[in-house]
Amino acid sequence: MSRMSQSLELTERAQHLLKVLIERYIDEGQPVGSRALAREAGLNLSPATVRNVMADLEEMGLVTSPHTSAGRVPTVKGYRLFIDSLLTIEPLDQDLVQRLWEDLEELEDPQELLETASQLLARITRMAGVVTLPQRRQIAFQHIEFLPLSGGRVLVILVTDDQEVHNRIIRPATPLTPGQLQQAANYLNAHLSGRRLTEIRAALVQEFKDAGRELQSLLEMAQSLISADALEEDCLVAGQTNLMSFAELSDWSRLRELFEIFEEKRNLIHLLDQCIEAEGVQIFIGEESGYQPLEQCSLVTRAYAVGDRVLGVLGVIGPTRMHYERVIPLVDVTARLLSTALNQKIASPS
Amino acid sequence: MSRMSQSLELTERAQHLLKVLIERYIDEGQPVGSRALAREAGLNLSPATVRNVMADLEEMGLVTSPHTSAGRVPTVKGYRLFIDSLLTIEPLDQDLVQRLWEDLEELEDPQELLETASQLLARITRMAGVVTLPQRRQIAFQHIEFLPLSGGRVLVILVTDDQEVHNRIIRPATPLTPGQLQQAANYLNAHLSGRRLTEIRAALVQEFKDAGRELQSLLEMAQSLISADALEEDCLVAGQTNLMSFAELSDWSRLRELFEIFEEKRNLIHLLDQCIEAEGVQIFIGEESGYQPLEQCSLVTRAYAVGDRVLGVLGVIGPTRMHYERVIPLVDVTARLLSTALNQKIASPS
DNA sequence: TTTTGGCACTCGTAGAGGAGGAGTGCTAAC
DNA sequence: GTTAGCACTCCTCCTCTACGAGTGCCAAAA
Repeated sequence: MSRMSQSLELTERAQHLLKVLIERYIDEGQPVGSRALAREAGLNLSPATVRNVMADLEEMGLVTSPHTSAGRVPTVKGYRLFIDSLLTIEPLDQDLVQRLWEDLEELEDPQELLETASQLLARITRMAGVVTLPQRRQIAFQHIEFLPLSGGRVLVILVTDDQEVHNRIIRPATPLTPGQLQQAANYLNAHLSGRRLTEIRAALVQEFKDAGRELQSLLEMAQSLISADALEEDCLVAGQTNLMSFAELSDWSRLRELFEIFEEKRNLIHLLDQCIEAEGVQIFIGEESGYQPLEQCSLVTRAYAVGDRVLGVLGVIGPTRMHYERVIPLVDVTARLLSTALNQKIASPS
Repeated sequence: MSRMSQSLELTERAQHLLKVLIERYIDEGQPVGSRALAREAGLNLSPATVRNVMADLEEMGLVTSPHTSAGRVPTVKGYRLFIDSLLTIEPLDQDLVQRLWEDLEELEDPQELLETASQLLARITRMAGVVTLPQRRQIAFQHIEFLPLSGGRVLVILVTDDQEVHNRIIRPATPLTPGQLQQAANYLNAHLSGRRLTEIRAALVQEFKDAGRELQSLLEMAQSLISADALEEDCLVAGQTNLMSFAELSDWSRLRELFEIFEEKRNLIHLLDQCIEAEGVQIFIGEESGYQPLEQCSLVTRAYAVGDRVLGVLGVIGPTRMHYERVIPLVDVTARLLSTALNQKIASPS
């Protein structure tokens, strides 16, 4: 009985049929029936045989049928198996890689680099591209500047070693003269350069003990740094409208929920942060992400880095029914190219 | 004959009926029939009489019927008349104004101020809120800083008098020492402070003639400023997902087009720029905006300013069928509050 | 033991037909 | 100028049916 195979391993044939079924479903977006699958599989099997295999696959939870008389549709578990062991990755077109590189290389500004990366991902995949901004905790202090404003307020400009400029307006409890500000900036620049923002908070507490009468102003500086550090993480999303083309997302309320996570980015950022530690390409299929609005979507991500410091992740969000064999290498390469580009731009500041 | 009134002016009664019709349509979203209108109008008229008036209104192009046996729906021309002379503006709840002010007042950073303004508009109206960033040409130079990077590149930090920080990485043709950079920055800060960015480009050309040997480095500085100036305008959009709730936008492809103008902001910015010169609240109804994706939408805007300098506009985008009597005063007040808040924060820098 | 053809059955989709209702325009009376 | 009455239009909703795709199961073939 073919039922024997259900318990542990899939036969080679069952695997092949699953693969063909999923490929076909990804292409067509409609449940695959036994007749079509038999024809497509190239194994000279009759639909009846295929039906038996499909029943097995269903019992193993790899496919389901939306209703009695429809074909089969892959489940999350089915996609998982497909991606982990059945997928034949399509090597990326070298022309495309070249073009990607040219688009990224010419940009000097890291911010623009990230924006462009997300846009490229969106444009090429015709889905949504996401890039998280570099995590603050990975980033080191490079330079600080205090600019006096009216009303005793001070504009704090903080340059970090990823060449990003952060700014914040603070209102010190006691007014400070331009001279004092300059002095404080000099001091901080001399002592903190190259240290990570997370270390600095601790370091500043240490300084207080030795600083004596300048404690007052230094306190303000510390505050400003901490608040600059406290800037919550952010991410860039491009091409979200592309997702409106997909029939499986055409459920009105579902789509709305999906778009809301792009607008209220907190959840999205939290999800992407989980991907930052994975090596290589990380994939969340449907409910695996744990977010209900992403039930019908998959997320393909990869971290980007400068040197050995992982800064953030980039990726693609689209329907579970996406062409993984093309998206995975694309995300992979884009993350590498972005890392390389950032390395070139940032590298060792003088 | 009631047909007499068609030629020139609307009778008082016809105006009143038009007003009630549009109010009812805005509330219900469905064509208004003669029976309902007769009941609602409070004029003790029979449906038949109302039908006669409606026929007149239709001939004047103020209403249409989607098909023979439906009620009437306002046209753009009808909305226009309604807004320009029939609308009774609802005074804004003072509590709400107070809360708006509290939300804005506490923010120090102009950027955050603008973001919050658009979010408030979106949240209160349950439509989309938009705010354009201050126009560069309105803005004056305040302070510049050059930070040497590796590879001869230089990070240019430009602080403008709206307390925004712009930064850009440039790569001078000939390498410059930190001393030279400092010198150049000092020079520019001394000479250009307070002048508008648009003037500066011309001023720099003038300086070249006198500068002599420092010409080389000054050239670079000029370039950087111009490119910082060339930063294209931008705008912030909040609550675009709110627009998915409206039945009249539920046409799949229409909604997609609409969302695309939020993503590819150029057209939207261009449209908003047109509103910047109008005094008071400006309204585009449906096709009046000239953008086909906004056919079913209205745009209610008002400029915001610091002192006598108009910096940008803020507004609300929603279905033509919106509660203008509430949206108009809200946009009006929000723009005023934003202006006041910006005035407080920016004012005269020391 | 595996594969296959046959067959009854299920279920979603698409289309036709019909009833009901909302609203209109017109006409004639008030 | 206003109103009641009436015939007419057209949209919406419902039901019913036919159809087709696909299934599961069984018994026969390989």
